[in-house]
Amino acid sequence: MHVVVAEPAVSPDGADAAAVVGLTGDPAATEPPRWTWADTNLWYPGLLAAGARVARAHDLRLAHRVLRTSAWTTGTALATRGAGPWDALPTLPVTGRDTGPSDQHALFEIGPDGTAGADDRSPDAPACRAALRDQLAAVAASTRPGRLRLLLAAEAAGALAAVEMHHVGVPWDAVVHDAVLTESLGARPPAGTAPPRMAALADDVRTALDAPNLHLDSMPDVLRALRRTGLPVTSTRSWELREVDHPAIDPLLAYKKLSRLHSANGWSWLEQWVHGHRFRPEYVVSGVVTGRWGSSGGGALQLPRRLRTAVRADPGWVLVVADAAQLEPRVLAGLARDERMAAAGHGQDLYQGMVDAHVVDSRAHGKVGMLGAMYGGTTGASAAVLPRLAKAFPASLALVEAAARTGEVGGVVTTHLGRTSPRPGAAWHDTQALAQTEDAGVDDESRARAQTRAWGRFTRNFVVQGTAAEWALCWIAGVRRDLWALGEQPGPASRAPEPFARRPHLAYFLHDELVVHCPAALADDVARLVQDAAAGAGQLLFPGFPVDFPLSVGAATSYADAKDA
DNA sequence: ATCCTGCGCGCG
DNA sequence: AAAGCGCGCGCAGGAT
Repeated sequence: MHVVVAEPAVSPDGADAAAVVGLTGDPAATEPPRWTWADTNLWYPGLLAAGARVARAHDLRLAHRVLRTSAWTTGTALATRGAGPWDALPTLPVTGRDTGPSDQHALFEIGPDGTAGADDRSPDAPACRAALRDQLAAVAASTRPGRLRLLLAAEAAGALAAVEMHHVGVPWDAVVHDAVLTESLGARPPAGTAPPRMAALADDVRTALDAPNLHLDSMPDVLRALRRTGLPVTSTRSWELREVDHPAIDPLLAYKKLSRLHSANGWSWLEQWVHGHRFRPEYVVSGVVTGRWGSSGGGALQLPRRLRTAVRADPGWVLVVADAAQLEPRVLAGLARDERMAAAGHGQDLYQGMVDAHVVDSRAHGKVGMLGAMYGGTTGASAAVLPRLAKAFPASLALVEAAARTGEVGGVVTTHLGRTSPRPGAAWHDTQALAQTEDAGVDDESRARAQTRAWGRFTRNFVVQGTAAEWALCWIAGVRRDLWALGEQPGPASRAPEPFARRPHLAYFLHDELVVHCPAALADDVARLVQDAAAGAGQLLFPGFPVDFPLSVGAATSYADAKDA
């Protein structure tokens, strides 16, 4: 197999070495090289397949997206010129959806003319060099070069980790998964027919509604049947149905639950997505506006909790599961430099800390209040607690309020490391303009008002969710670096492909939660490492500011058990 | 036959 | 106890 690394990747040993080293801010040659390439998803899978692990990278596509829109690069050449090829780059899948692991190598075969036969959508080496120069210049000329450098390094580290996690996959026990399905749904039915449990529940619903031919999967039909029975429902949402007292409701809710499991993560999911003891989802780095990761294929970020028991370590190995505790309010404390909020979370559960500080009466109130503050809740228990939170934590509350006000007038907000929110689209402005005209009706005005508030809730949440995503990127980067440094381990190899078969490795990531797959003997070391990396991420984002980022960490052979350990 | 949209629900 | 942020996916049913 031929692996092309020099074109169009820009080697740090080549002509742009100074520029690349400049990105790190450390000219000392003791650090590993930072590979610069158009797209990690284009180049890294082939390198990994050849057994080569890359320590650090600069992803031009991801960096471009950040720098084009950041409020801190306004006025730089990169930000002011018209849209170009870097704006048009598609989000490249790591692999073709239906291709086996070997087919991805095709991207890296050298073509008959001696050039990479891959993908002519990818910019060539001169274009990459030019783009790198532009990006470094934009960072240098920006309002906060240090923070942007950190963000770009974190994005690229995330991109490397994401490709590696796709490469190794989530360890999956299909037998356990099948047992969960059989226990809930009954024996696996022939394709195209309903599982026994679902069929029985459907009959119960039809009987209770006196609708012998009702098709349970048709929401309009079900809604009509419910209303015909005199039930005051406007939709078939579970939370609305739960308010209703009628013999049809319990079996209907149970049916919907099972139907969801069957269609989203049933036997066909298992057959489509699990091969060789692995579920190999694709992570889409920065796939969400806020900077969170998205995923594609198999719904990797929506695995139902009840299926976590099917996530099983290989023989002799364990899963170390780490979960950042109250990540978003802690991030908000850092963002707002809110020492009182940080103190409430010092060395303990942050919501309990609020109780101890006599800010709220119960942990539940603290939690629902903070969620309301960060999401823009205006009703219920959440709104009731807000005044007390505003009094106790004025800095934090003022920050999210300011973000909301900015969004309400169509402005942009920026995360701690420099990711800036999108502007509302033309339709938003049209609706606002319409409400200002002479003949605007009450409907137009209320629509505009609702839309105004909605965009305010979006920007309010953007700063918190986006900065939390930045913390998570830094955390992942640290864990990834330190896991690799542990080196190859004695004892049984895992089923993970090289170069990770004998090395502790990241196996799964979910916004504020990480799963590491490692030899059983290493569980304690890894747990400590993951915790140290969390503290390190906190200091990278908020140097010198005393906000803690504690984790709940557990180790077990199954994901489900590790969470409770 | 194929594409698109809204709904509902899984996750954080 | 509730409906405020961000997603992906499968399905049904309408649009093409």
